[in-house]
Order: sequence, then C-alpha cells, then structure tokens
Amino acid sequence: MPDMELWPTSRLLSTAARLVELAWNDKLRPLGLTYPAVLTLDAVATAGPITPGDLAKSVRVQAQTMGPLLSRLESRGFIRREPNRFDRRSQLVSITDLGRTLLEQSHRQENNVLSAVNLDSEDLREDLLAIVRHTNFN
Amino acid sequence: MPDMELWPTSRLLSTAARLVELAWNDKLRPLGLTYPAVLTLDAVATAGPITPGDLAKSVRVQAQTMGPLLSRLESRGFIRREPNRFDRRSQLVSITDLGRTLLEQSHRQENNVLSAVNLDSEDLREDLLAIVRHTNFN
DNA sequence: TAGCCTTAGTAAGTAAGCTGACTATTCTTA
DNA sequence: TAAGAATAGTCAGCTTACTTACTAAGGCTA
Repeated sequence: MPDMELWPTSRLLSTAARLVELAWNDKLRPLGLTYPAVLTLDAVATAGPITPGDLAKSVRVQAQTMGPLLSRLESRGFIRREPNRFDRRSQLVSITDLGRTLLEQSHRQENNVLSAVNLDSEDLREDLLAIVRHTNFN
Repeated sequence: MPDMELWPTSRLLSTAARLVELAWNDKLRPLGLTYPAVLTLDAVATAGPITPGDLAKSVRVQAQTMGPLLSRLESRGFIRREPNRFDRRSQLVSITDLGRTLLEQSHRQENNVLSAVNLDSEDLREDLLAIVRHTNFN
C-alpha cells in the first residue's frame, strides 16, 4: 500500500487525525477520559463557570454534541452543572476537584502521545492553524 | 477566541480534520454520499473485487467499522457483495454502475471543497504523510 | 404591553468509529 | 489427521458528531 503517496491531502488529514486521536485515547482510557472529554474539561477549567453554548463554540462542536458529553462528564463527577441565575434558559458548568485532578493526570500523558506520533513540526502547526482559522463554523 | 494560538498541534489536527470533513459532506450530501463512503467507493473502484478486510486495511479502519459502511453502500445500490468462492469465510465487494457514476460526480466536487478550504500546501502534505506513515495501525 | 424574533438547550434519528467478544472457516503443526 | 492457532466477518455496546426539529426563556419593537 505505497499508494498512500497518491492520497489527496484531505484524506491524509482525516486519517492522520484519527490515528492521533487513537493514540490519545489509548493513553487516556485508564483515566476514564477521551480526547474530546479532555478538550472540554480543559475549556471548563480555564474559562471558569461557563455555559454549554460557549463551551461548544470553544471546542468547535454543535451544542447538540456538547450536551451529551457534559452529561457523561457530570455522571462521572468531573464537572458540575448549575442553573444560571441570570438567564433561566441556560446553565453554568464548572470543573470539580476530581475533574481537575484527572485533567492534570491527562496533561502528564502528553509527552507519551507526542513520542508515539511526530507532531512537532512548526510548519504543520501553521498550516493547520490557517485551515481552522479560515474555515467558518456555524 | 484568539486562544487558538495556544492550542496543541494534536487539537489543531483533529479540529481541522473535522472542519474539512464537514465541508466535504456538504458537497456530497446531494449525492447521498459521505466522505468515508467516497474513500471506500474509491478503494473498491480501483482495487477491483476486494474483501471487506482488505478494504478496511486500505481505508485504515477496523473491520467492524467497514461492515456497516458496506451495508449502507449496498442498500443504496452503490456496491455488490458476493460470496468468495475461494474462502468461504469472506466475501468479494465490487462497485456497481450506479456507484461508479456517483463516484465520478463526487470527484467533480473536489475543486469546490478545495476552494472552501486551503489544503494545497506541499509542506502540509509531507507532514501528514509522515504522521500516517509512522503511526502503526492494528 | 403584546407579538414576534432570537437564543439556549434538548430530543430524535443517523453515521462513523472504537473495544471486546463471538462464530465459522482455514491453516499449521505435532 | 486431529488439535490448536490464526483469520474473516459479525454482534453488542459505547462515544462522538452530525442534521432537523422542538420547547422555553429572553429581547425588541410597534
């Protein structure tokens, strides 16, 4: 299968992303986390109490995707959802102590993933950044 | 959200891949296809009658993922599955005339996707190729 | 202020993809 | 050749993520 040379770039992109997520998930499984879960926990940890809608925007997923993800994180005790006193339509999500602990453990796995997959090209970073920046979402 | 500058490369990779797949799916929806469906149809079209297992390897997906995908393609009349006379455990998949027609139409969408997303950096290609090549699957 | 429009979140349905476990063949080797 | 190992495909269960459609709440304007 040296036909890989002939693959269009979009195919390389989606395949590479799947393989890297697989590597991440292997490291995160013992922690009871997944890669999207870590991205979300990260956003909750840094952006303080935040609404599910803003979280979805920050992680670049639909609100309909964020809802179930938050439910799973909540059922495992990693986050908390409370009613938003200032807007009864929405909620405020915060990270729990347990969630913060797990998140820190997941950050310590980062080097293990990077050594399994070579991702430290600065050109790659720039090219991907340009794609995400120029692709409108929503 | 200029915090994107701080995203790790793996996050840029998975986000960029999702956005590009979204762009593809928008163009493919009228044809009744999806991006993984096109990759699979492509492999069937070029590798002739081929087993589901070899297809899965070529598309870099688990056999358990390929099965349902083939069922959907078969139910829409894009491919055909026949018993493999030489190994009763397996099957042989071929593309139908309808499938080939749809595949050709999807190829004509390629420029539309490329103009929506800038993917023509040669460095990007090389970096992604290296990731896929150096990440072992299975 | 009543009526409309917008926004926040949820629900239902589908697709893709994974893990782990299973059956039915085929191959291999003692 | 009989037994065990390997391979092909499927099933069940779960997660992520999409689309379309809905309810409830808040804002705006005539």
